[in-house]
Amino acid sequence: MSEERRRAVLRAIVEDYVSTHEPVGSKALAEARTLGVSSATIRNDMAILEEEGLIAQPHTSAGRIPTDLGYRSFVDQLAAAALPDAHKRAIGTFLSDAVDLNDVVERSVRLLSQLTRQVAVVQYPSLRESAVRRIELVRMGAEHALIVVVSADARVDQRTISLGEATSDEAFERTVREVNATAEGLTGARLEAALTMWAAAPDQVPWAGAVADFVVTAARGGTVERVVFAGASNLARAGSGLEADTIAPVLDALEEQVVLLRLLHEMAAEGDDVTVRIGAETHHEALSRTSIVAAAYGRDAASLVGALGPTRMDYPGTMAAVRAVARYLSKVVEL
Amino acid sequence: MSEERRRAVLRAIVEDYVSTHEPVGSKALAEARTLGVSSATIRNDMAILEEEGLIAQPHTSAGRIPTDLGYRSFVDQLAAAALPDAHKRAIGTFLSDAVDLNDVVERSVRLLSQLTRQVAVVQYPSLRESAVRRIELVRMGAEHALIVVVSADARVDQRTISLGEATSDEAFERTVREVNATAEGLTGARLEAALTMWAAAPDQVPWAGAVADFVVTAARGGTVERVVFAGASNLARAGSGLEADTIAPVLDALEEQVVLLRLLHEMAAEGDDVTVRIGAETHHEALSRTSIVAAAYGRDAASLVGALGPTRMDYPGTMAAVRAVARYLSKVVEL
DNA sequence: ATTAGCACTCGTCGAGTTCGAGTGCCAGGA
DNA sequence: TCCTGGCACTCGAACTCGACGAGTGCTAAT
Repeated sequence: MSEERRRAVLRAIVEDYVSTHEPVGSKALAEARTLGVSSATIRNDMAILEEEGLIAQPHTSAGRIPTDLGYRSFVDQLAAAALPDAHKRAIGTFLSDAVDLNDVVERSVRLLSQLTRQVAVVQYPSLRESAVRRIELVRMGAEHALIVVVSADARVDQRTISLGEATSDEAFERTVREVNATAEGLTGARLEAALTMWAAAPDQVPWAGAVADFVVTAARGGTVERVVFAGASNLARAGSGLEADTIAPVLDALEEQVVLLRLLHEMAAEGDDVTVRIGAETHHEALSRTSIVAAAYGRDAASLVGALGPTRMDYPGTMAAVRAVARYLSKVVEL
Repeated sequence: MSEERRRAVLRAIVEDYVSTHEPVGSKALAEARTLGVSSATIRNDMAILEEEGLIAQPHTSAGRIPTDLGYRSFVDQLAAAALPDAHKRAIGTFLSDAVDLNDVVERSVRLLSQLTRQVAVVQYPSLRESAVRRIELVRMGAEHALIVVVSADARVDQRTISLGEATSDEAFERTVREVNATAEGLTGARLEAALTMWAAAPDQVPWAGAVADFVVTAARGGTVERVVFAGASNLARAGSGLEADTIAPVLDALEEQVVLLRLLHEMAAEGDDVTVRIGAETHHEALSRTSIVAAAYGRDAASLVGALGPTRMDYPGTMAAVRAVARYLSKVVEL
């Protein structure tokens, strides 16, 4: 009883099923001649694999398909696959003319969705503390102002604040000068202390506190986490293997951000090169028919790129593409 | 032969079909008692409507469904419907705590997709020329820099430029001071002239031209046009009436931006309060099974909000929601 | 101009049937 | 002990068939 061969049978089943999308029977496998044993032997192995919960049959007289556990076992045994040269070149060229951070993320997610033919997701790089370089305030109407914070690490955060009451132009200009003088070049606790003191000064404008707050959070690493995705059509494309009513919840989850972010965080915590969640392992009803392949990138590997598709997907290829894009992204983001 | 009644028949067919998603027959219509005539009469009217190309039957022994032309005729006769109070309140509250332009757009598109249960699209407000308020340059690594332009109308544009060759810190700082002194407060042709002269000065850094170019385009009204969408899952949800293989191309079109932008521009040109494109009227294969309802908003009504769904959609309701959101958006954006 | 009536069409639904892929198990062979 | 060929069996897919009925167009009567 060759444990070895049984793994091979599982691998063959997964590969066959992924490419044909049809339950695979013992006969077909035997005729493929890659295993060198008869269909009867394969049947015996299949029976054991089924007992182990790695494969299942949709109905009695059909072939077998891998279960989530089967995919898991398959993936765990996988050696890192090489990325086709054409894809390597594509990655190399795609970002040569990216124009800012948005652009990099946008291009990455598009590229990855094309390489994998899945839905690609890219989490915006979560940035570290950084010194304040310049604060700009722009009046909008009588009661609002836009505050723009440019950080030393080339990030730009902005938000509107309400002025509360009329502020004279002179007071406004003075505030801008003062807050810049106070905050420029500072980081973290020292920045916070300086700004708090400044905002508490006796003859200060009433909205100084709001300004100080925002500057501090901006310097602390930006506002909110975001995930962008592309290639949603790959979910719906013929042969994705997802039924129409399965894909609506997936789209919802993608748009909802929260769900996806939590999942990505969990995956980041595992710390492997490339992590894979298969079907129910996502712990989300909506995603229970899909798998997600993700890799960390950036400073401290704090952000994630990933590809999401039906559990029946080309794991080796997807993993290679995700890994490669993550590497290139790291290069770009870290400079 | 009452032309009047025939219109009523068409209206009844559209309304019935929209709510039931099933071909509607003469008998059902007669029994609804809103027309006050017998099924035979309705049959005669139907025959004429069919000749006119407004309705069709999927197969001989089935009821009728409206054609694109039928919907068009229906929509053209439509009086502006009122928006449910609950929806009005939703719109009123949703934007009270929007935090910047991104946030406004994001919230709008989410809201509209919920109100209409369709895919909502919002084009970023295309902004007008505006004076330069402040230019910030931030070094990134040895060879790149980020340039940030804050405009007087509270817009922030940014992009990385390549420095080409090593630039000393002093030269860098000097450049920042100079370009700010040159550009601040200027607009349009004068801005361009001043910057061109500045960039052409004898001992200028080699990348001054790139900076000047970007500042000019930023002041001219921003960089690229963008459309965001939300509610893609509504396309896939059961009962959307779109087959699985119809929705993939639609998703592609949504992500591709270009197609959508061109369509929205065309619609903006028509200048009505709310414009509707039905099925093939979109002139795009991918969208030939969908309709789009759009309204302009913002200064000069230069940008568009819209909702996109199956041709068989609730036109009156969708039009009311789109109109309302466009109005509120105008208020917010114009302040 | 409208209506009631009637003959006709044709798609849907369920039952019954065949077909074959795929299985499990057993007995014989290396 | 492990593999293989063979065989009986299961069960879903695909097809046929007929009844049913929703819906139509036409005609004659009002």
